[in-house]
Amino acid sequence: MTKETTMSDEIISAEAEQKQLDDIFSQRKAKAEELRAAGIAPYGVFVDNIIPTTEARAKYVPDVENTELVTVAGRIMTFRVMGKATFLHIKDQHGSLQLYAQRDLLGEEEYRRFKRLDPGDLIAASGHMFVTKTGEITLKMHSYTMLSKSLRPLPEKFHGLTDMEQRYRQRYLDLIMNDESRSLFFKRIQIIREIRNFLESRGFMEVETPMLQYIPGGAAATPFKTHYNALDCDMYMRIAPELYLKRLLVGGFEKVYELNRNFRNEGIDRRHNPEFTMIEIYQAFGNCETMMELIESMVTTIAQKVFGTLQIKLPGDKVINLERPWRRAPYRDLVRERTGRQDWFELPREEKYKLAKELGAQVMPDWTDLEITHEIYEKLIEHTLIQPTFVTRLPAELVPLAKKCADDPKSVDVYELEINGQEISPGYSELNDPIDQRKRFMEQVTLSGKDPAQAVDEDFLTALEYGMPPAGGMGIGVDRLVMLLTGTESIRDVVLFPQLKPRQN
RNA sequence: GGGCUGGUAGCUCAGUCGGUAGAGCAUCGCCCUUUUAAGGCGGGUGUCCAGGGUUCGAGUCCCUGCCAGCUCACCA
Repeated sequence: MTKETTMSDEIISAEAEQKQLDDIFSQRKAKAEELRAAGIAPYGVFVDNIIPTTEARAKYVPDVENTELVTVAGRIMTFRVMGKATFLHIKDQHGSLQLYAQRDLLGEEEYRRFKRLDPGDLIAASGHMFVTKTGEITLKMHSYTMLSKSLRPLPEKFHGLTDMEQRYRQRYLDLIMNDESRSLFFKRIQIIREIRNFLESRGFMEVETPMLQYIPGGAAATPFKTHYNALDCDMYMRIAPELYLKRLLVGGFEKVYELNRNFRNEGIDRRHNPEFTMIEIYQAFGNCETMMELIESMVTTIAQKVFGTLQIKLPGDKVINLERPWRRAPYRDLVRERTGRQDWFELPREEKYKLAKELGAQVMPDWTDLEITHEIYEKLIEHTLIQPTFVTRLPAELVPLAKKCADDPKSVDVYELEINGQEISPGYSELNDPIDQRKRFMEQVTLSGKDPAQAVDEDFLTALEYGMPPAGGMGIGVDRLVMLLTGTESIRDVVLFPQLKPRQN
């Protein structure tokens, strides 16, 4: 408090005094000062031997007098003063527990102070366990310790916090008030842990590669641009780790993955957050087939360990069955099936255009064969692939960085894993021909009109020229995998702090 | 970027035909020693998202903007 008080301030404050006293924030600050005045620290006291509320509850032994001293700590969620006794619930990370305070146990002065606590305050309490008339296991308090005075009122106890914007902007409030939200994030954490456990058990090594890159490669997305002062040059947040992970394959690392953030300077919506968690996995001497086996095994293992089932219930009574083996369907077969024409790929462009329109695809007159076909795939087929499906053997033009199928140069040896009508993961037999790779980079440069020095990662090409082993590679959008496994409809609900526009005051 | 919906007390919400803003929870005072959305009595609480306009008068009607949610488009 460095602000000087002037005469006019005092006159104003005299008027504002009553209002100030009524203000919850001011009232609680005053309560914190009361505690200080009584020699009690309102913040930051260490308490030993705290156990989770769940363990405390388990300590209760029926039909005997429970004498063991138990200490718990948490945030006061409800507070019911009934004269000389008070019931309250506290919540910790593990759950909540009812506490019971009596004047006769705490002592008159201490109990009077206790009644001045508020919902939102953090306390530790020691006592023994008992069960109330209504059958709730409760801690009868012998003593308590103030841990943190809350100066702001919590959201309403019954309805909680429902305003989506506030839940995202003040996630801590969402986590305090909404158990479903909290357990969803615990699920996310478990899923990520099981991904790591699984890959560890398969002999993969987790690596970290640059997030700040001079040439943002490995995907065709708009990057975030930044500036490195020490070197006075522009840099970019990575859009993918792919090109660095492949350098590691050249370097002799055979099974590597990176599970971390990518940044893409694109729109925000229900499925997109500008920073998102991606896993990329590469296995030397593997191929697309290796990757299909890997992801199938990985996702089913995770589902089993985290959810204990392979049947995922989604909103709208949909059930995804993850039991193996998952369906494999060549792209061309799906198109032939949907169009009802075995000779679809032999038809002239005009015929395709006409048929596509009849089927309800919004195709443009100037589109190529490939564009028409792919529109049918994306708009008429993809969303129908509810159960896990590997779509294989895509047209080569669609996937420039994959190997061609040995038996068909028009197709590439890749999969796209579709679950619930959405692409969950692409996997490739990775291109390791440095001459071909250079050619494809140059084609991209021509298409985008960028400066080759800014768009072609020469160092990566140099690495390939030393020889990269043939490899299988795959990526998974981790946020979307979590959404799928938890039946969540918005990426913002599985990201702790989703990006929102800054509030302007 | 387009369309739709919303923004009122700390939170959840109501607000009629345009007449100067309400409830519950929270909070403050009093009562209450097994309550649990505790209960009873009493009190205080507002930048009605922002800025314009219409009007004697706007939370309400009109315009513009901001923020959010949904949706469409875009997006390797």
